Amino acid sequence: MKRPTIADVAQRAGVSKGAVSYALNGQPGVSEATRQRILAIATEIGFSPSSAARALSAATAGAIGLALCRPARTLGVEPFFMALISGVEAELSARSYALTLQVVADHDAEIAVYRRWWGERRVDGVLVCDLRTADRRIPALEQLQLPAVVIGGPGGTGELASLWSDDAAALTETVEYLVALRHRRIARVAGLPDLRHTEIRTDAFAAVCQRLGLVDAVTVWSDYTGEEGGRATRRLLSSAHRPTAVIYDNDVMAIAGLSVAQEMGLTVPADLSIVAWDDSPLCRLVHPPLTALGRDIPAYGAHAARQLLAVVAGQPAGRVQDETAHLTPRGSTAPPRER
Amino acid sequence: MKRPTIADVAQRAGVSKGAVSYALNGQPGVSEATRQRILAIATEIGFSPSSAARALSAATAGAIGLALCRPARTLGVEPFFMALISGVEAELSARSYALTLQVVADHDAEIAVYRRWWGERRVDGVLVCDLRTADRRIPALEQLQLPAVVIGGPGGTGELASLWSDDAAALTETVEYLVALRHRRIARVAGLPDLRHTEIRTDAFAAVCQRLGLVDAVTVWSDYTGEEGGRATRRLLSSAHRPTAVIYDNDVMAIAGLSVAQEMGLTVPADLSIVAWDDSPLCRLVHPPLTALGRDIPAYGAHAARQLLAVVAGQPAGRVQDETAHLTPRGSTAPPRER
DNA sequence: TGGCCCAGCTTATCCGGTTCAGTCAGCGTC
DNA sequence: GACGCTGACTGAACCGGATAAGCTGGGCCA
Repeated sequence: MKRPTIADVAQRAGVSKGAVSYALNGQPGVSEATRQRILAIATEIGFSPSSAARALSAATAGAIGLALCRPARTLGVEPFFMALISGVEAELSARSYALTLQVVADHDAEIAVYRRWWGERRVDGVLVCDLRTADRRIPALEQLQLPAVVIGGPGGTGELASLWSDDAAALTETVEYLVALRHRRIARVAGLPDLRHTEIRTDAFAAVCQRLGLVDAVTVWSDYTGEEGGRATRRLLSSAHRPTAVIYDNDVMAIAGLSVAQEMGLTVPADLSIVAWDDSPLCRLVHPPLTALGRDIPAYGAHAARQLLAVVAGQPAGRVQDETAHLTPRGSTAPPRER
Repeated sequence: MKRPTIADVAQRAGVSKGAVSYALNGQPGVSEATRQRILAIATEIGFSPSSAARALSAATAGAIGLALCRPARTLGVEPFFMALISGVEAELSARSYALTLQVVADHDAEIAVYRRWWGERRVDGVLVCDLRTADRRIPALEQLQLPAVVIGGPGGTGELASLWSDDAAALTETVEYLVALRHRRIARVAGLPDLRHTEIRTDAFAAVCQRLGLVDAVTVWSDYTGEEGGRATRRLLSSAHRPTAVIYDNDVMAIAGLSVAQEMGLTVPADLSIVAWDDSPLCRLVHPPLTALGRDIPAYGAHAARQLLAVVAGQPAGRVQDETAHLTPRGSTAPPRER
């Protein structure tokens, strides 16, 4: 089956290639009657313009890039990225933009990918995930002048556009809620320490605990995997002054923490309250269902995609705060048992 | 920052564009000395050929497509796809191929995407997931003559290349293992009934149960979501003659089933044994950890990608069986409690 | 009636590669 | 010394669109 080109449409319609191009792109230069005739013929023979040819002459790739820099094993387990991608996709496909995905090992590889994409003109812009403190990708992208939206912040994103959620507020709300339940010994199992949002949450946690006089508050570090989350929990629960509530930086670690607690003979929530960040369906699967900090991740992705398309279109880089995560109390939180 | 083109390299090297093209692509027509000089200059100024220009003249997109036809909410939760993607990616990026991803609502939309990709010459080939019985995508792809590898089967893939895992053997092994533990009432919570591999598993389940004389064997239908999996489990466990072992068609449903059992006061594995298909880290997170049927999904994806690249290169469509899933016994299976 | 304008086209050029048909120097050969 | 041959390269066409510039015929006005 031969792929129809603009020349085929032109020949059928008895006009020149130029006329067809004007007609299909809504440009002036053809009469309405001719435009309709050309459109009808294009639809009839199933013509779609070659993305390569269009990219070459219009200097726009019609695609945006997303490089994921996490080891394959965490990538798969965390629902976050797939949810984000599906939101990004929804926005892009509505505009016939493609999403180009690449999994990379580290930031050097990621920067190399950006450089290649830029040289190849393969993408019009990129979405940057997992912002770190002093993130080398930011200056690299600025130097390339590759349109980008950083998903993360606020702060540390240089001149690039960015989109974030107010994690500090969400964390503060969570701690206040636990304190209202009369918890005093609250621990937090944090994600990778050099991620910007981990830092923001850590600062917020320290601030609110100081304000509320929670002297026993403790943060331990993990890496988002269930394995590490479980280990961290085991250490916390083995200490003499074990916490009565734990906040986990993602749902996978929270689920691991729940099963460690059960394995150690503790009852959730009577002996231990658990709060998960990222409210995925997983939180509702386990028993008891987990109290979680959730927000609409696909909408977040869609928002980021819209913002990137605006930057690609030449609009100034915006710094936008998205919806703040809200707490959904479920069975994993309750007042601590009196001891 | 201006993007270097082949003309920039040619000018610096004092040769023509054609010579540079030959040198960079390993074609004969330039002396070894000149080739080295050109390569050095290309590296120095960071030249990467425009994917659009190359696609236009060489008629190859340098990208392959993957359309995911699942609602956003299941997509995110199931680790399968991300694992598959990371494997596909590993293979593609080694060859500087890009992966273009699209999330679609149904098969009609998916076929429309294939048609568009084909017309736009945006991808050189596609990977097809979630094969159904009488799958309309197969004839559509055959008609377009778009290179494709169907992940699923065997059977029902027409003239297209395909890659599958022997689910029948894995299921048979699992049932035999449960019977060896002295289970006689075994249930299976199946995935979407019109998926080809669900059908294969269902047939295999019926066959092995008949062979072993398990008259109480029952299959109930679900949709891979934890919610539905939990509901199906609740129904099974509420019946007068409740099963002593349940096999779930994915890990998410198995986890939901586990928590339903616990919620109903049953002890796993004493009162109920649970086996999950798809061994993701999630299975090790819960308590007790789930006995699961696992295999190397990234390797599966890599295999599919290699196969697709071969088809794109013009090799005949192969039908290949990949590794069979193997059972990893963990804490969720044991002999049934005598009643 | 001639001149001008403008809508509605056509033609030509460009984007940045690949590739084919030449060109030309250098060499061996009879 | 004429000839062919080969290796190393150049020049130009081509891929399929976008788009600037050029052309044309009809309507309007002086």
